[in-house]
Amino acid sequence: MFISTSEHSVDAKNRVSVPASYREVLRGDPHDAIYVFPHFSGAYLEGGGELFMQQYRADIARLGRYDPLGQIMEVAVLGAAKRLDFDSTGRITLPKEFIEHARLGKRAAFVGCGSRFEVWNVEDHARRSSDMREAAAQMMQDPEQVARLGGGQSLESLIKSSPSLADFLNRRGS
Amino acid sequence: MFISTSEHSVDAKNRVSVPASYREVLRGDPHDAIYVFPHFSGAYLEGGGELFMQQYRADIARLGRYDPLGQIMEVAVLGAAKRLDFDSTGRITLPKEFIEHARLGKRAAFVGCGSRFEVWNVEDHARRSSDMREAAAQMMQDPEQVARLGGGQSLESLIKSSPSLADFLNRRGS
DNA sequence: TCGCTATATGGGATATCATGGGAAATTATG
DNA sequence: CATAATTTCCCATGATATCCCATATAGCGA
Repeated sequence: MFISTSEHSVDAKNRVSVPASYREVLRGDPHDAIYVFPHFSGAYLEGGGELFMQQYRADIARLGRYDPLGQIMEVAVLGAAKRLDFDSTGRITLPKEFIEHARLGKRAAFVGCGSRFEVWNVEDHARRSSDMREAAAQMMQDPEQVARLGGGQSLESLIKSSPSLADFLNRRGS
Repeated sequence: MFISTSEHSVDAKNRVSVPASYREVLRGDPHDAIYVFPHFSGAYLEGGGELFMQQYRADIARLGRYDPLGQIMEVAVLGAAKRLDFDSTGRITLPKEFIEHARLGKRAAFVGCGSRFEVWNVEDHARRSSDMREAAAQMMQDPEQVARLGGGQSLESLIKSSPSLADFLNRRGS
């Protein structure tokens, strides 16, 4: 699971270190790489490992070749995504288009979102982060939203429906 | 289950011992670590083990990728959380941002909250603790609140509805 | 009362991570 | 095919985090 936020330098060669904790999540993937694409709904990049990309591929494939939504997502996600290989010290090189899309400067913020992560311009992220944290505190005042969130019951429902999942989560920690 | 409160030193390297009774709860987790994040609604840290974090992940994942509440919680919880590994004597190292957020000084208070725990500046905690005890006494005067609490019936309902889940929670001590 | 064991805490040595720069290999271009 | 541009690989370095050992303290049992 990708968690935590950290800032990293983008050097003159457009290289940036991927947080070591993210690389640990990716151990076992067939390629020593991440998949990244400029997100269609904002000035940031979305990325993840093999599983992340396969989830998109499967969602799109399930729609079928002639589904308009599928065609849109093919272009917006699969067409926009690149596999970025790690160098020996755990860095990737960001394509110029990605840097421009996310308005990245000398530093970039990696934000863990569970099954995937986002890459932001640090100022944009700081702004968004404080907005989101304030919104989260607000949400906790609203019983309807609290109920929607589930209060930790979601996992228990999963375990109830599939007891073996509990062992899996325990072992994998992912 | 995380219970009881104890104070521990934060040393020059920002290390702090996690109460032994908490570590015992975490035995069996895939990593010898806790997950902690600066809470969005106050100057304290919230933490727990693998199950604690998976509950957040599952709650957020259930809302789906495009739910605004889910996005808020991704940033406020998953993006803010870090896995803090124990050293051989059961200490963790607190990141500087965490110390600043919770205004921790030379000592920190660990407060058990069942499935999770909180870390507080000792003065803030003392104040809050007496407020909460007073509030609890008040609540018991209100029949509506007393009814909501359930009077100990909740566990019996849980066991009746799903013996295997009850067994899982029992083994995990959470 | 005297150790024994758990736990808690401090400090120095070591390993890992992030990052910069140069050399070699690859690709694009005329 | 030759040259320039770019990318990939490799090594160096400083900062930080991790490991390991030493000591202190408290509870427990003989």
